[in-house]
Amino acid sequence: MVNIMEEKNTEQVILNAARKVFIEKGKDGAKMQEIADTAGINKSLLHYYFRSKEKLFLLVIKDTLHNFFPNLERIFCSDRSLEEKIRNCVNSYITLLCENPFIPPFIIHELNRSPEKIMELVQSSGIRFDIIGEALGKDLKSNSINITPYQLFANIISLCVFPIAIRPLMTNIFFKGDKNKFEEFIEERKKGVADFIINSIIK
Amino acid sequence: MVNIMEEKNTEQVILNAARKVFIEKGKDGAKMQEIADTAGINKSLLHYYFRSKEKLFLLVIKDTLHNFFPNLERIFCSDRSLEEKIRNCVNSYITLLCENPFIPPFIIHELNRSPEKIMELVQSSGIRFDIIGEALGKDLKSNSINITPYQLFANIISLCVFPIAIRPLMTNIFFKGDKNKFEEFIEERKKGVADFIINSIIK
DNA sequence: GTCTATATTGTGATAGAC
DNA sequence: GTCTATCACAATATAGAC
Repeated sequence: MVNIMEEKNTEQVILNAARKVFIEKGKDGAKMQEIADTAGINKSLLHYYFRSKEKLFLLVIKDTLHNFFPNLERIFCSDRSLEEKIRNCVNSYITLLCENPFIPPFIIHELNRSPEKIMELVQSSGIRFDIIGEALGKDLKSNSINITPYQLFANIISLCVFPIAIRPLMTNIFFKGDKNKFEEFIEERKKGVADFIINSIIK
Repeated sequence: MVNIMEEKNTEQVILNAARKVFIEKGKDGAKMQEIADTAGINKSLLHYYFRSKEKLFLLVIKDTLHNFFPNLERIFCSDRSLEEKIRNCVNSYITLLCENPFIPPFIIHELNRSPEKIMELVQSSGIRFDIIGEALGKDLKSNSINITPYQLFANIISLCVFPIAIRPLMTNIFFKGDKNKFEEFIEERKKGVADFIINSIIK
């Protein structure tokens, strides 16, 4: 009598609750009790389904990493112009981050807390950063732009991610806590950051 | 018989140990036992001197925030040219961060974990971000540069801080774990980021 | 001031009834 | 599969000897 389309299956409910709690509080700050409460079930069911906190955390962060380094490779290895690639990347990345503003601080924290473990998971996600670097390098050469692909890539990602990572600070010091103003500010950046980068490298 | 120049006074030894452990592991990940071990003293001495983990943490993060938003106000409110201000800021900020690479992820994490608490401490540190914004705004107007001071300030800080905040990721994906290569990369940025910004806003 | 011992509560995990 | 009850141990904090 199991419905394959069943959306409320316990396993998925737990995973969603775990994702929410882990991402907001970090691995150390997250408590199994709170995950159970969020999922609306009993604490021991967590262990029934996922055995341990560690295993549950691994599933959550693996899934997060897979969704977080999205189509970067696809974008930068396409046959569009460098300017189009940059505009496309900035716009889609900032949009993705707006919908998941807790993910950058979460990844940054866990990455620095357990670099080896996280980097292993990043590797296993199959993203080929070296290929992105190569593609960018060709674009820069053929446009006679004098910056290394690493520096440019770091700049693009920094400009997209960092303001979201320090969202509470920006919201407070720039906009006195007005969240709408902050959202406008980020909305502006979807075009503004791309302009900023293009202006800099294309004289 | 108390020597006022005494450097090994227990209170300071504990604070240094606490700073190290809190910054590396975060508030939730830090354990009083580890702080005691790092300080080379007994666990109960922590409570004798600082009463609770919470109080110890507050001292550490307050001190960190005070050192971390350094001379930003001084730099941007000086009477130098906009270009000089930017070069000065980028260079001194990246240098400071290189010496304390764990601080950005630490602040980012705690800021998102307890935004109200951290923002209260930021306020109490007396940094006047609005004054920086005003000064930047004047510079931009008098140079006819078409970007808001908020966007520019966000860009400057993002480019300086973010690569340090994801240091393990950058070290691995760009330089296959070679830390010296990463340090060269950051060293390059002290000039490169300033060039990148200047190029973008000064046609 | 510094230590040992201990209290107290929190937290991950298991056993067993239903 | 889901629950209640419980264990085992970790972690913050205190009491009291020296």
